[in-house]
Amino acid sequence: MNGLSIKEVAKAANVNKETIRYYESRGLIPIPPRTESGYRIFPKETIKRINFIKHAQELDFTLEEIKKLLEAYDEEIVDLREIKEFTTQKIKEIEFKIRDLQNMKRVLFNLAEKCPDSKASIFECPLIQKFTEGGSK
Amino acid sequence: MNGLSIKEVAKAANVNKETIRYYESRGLIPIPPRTESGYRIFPKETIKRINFIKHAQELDFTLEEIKKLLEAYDEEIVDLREIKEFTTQKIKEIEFKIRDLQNMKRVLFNLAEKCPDSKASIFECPLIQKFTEGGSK
DNA sequence: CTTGACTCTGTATTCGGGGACAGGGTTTAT
DNA sequence: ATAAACCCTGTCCCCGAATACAGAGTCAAG
Repeated sequence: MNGLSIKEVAKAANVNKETIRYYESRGLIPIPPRTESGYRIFPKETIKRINFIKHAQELDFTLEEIKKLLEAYDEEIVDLREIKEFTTQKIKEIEFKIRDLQNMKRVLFNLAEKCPDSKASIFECPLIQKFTEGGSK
Repeated sequence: MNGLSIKEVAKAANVNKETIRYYESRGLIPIPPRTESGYRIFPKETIKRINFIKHAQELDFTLEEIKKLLEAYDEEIVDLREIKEFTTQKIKEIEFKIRDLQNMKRVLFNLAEKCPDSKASIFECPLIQKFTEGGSK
């Protein structure tokens, strides 16, 4: 009644079994109890946890970073200054990335919009050149 | 006088030699001429080209995508509808990503700001829970 | 009691994007 | 003419994040 097989978790969280075992080995999900014969039995929270992981991954958190967040989440008492440090650092990275993406978007947008609509020289789009100026970052 | 060694290019573009050879093998930079003894001689445009690649990489373009952009850049006459398609598609991806990052930033910001400043239960930050709701994406 | 679906462990492979290094040839300075 | 500093090709190794597979054990149905 209580406890899910690895397959049920995999299906519910929309990942495959190997991924779950992999997360276990990386310490991202708690080590689940086993049946007598050695089958893993997962609490249903595991599904939420995997959702969390997948969500954070989409935002370019590495598994290592996600592990940290989850550790904070797990320990009910935690030094929040540490996680605060971590998150504000991550926020900065995100802000950088957003700015870069907005730049890129502008460049692409101009490339798409300003250029003549059919066959023409790409050099009529002076914007592509902006890209080639200066060193990266 | 005209033409740079691989090391000069590497230094100027701030990558290392292997990377340049790798880009050549992937078709990202034109195949350079060689000296009689087989040493590559690069035109100085190669530096700009590598800058372009690095810049685009920071924005999560894959080398394959960058190759496409560069091909458009190389062929002076190109069907711009195709590249327009490509860029508008990419713009959409970027917009998605920006939205996701802004969400993430908000979540992290709240986590960092609203939580008590030192030791406390992380569950006093209800925001971390928002994270675990629903499916990914 | 056998078959099929499921699970286990462990190892290997993939993919992107390079880095490291071996074993050799070349160019430049001394 | 020899050492240092280059360059070449080729192959293997690294990381992150899985995925695949081999070989074995287990469980439920007929």
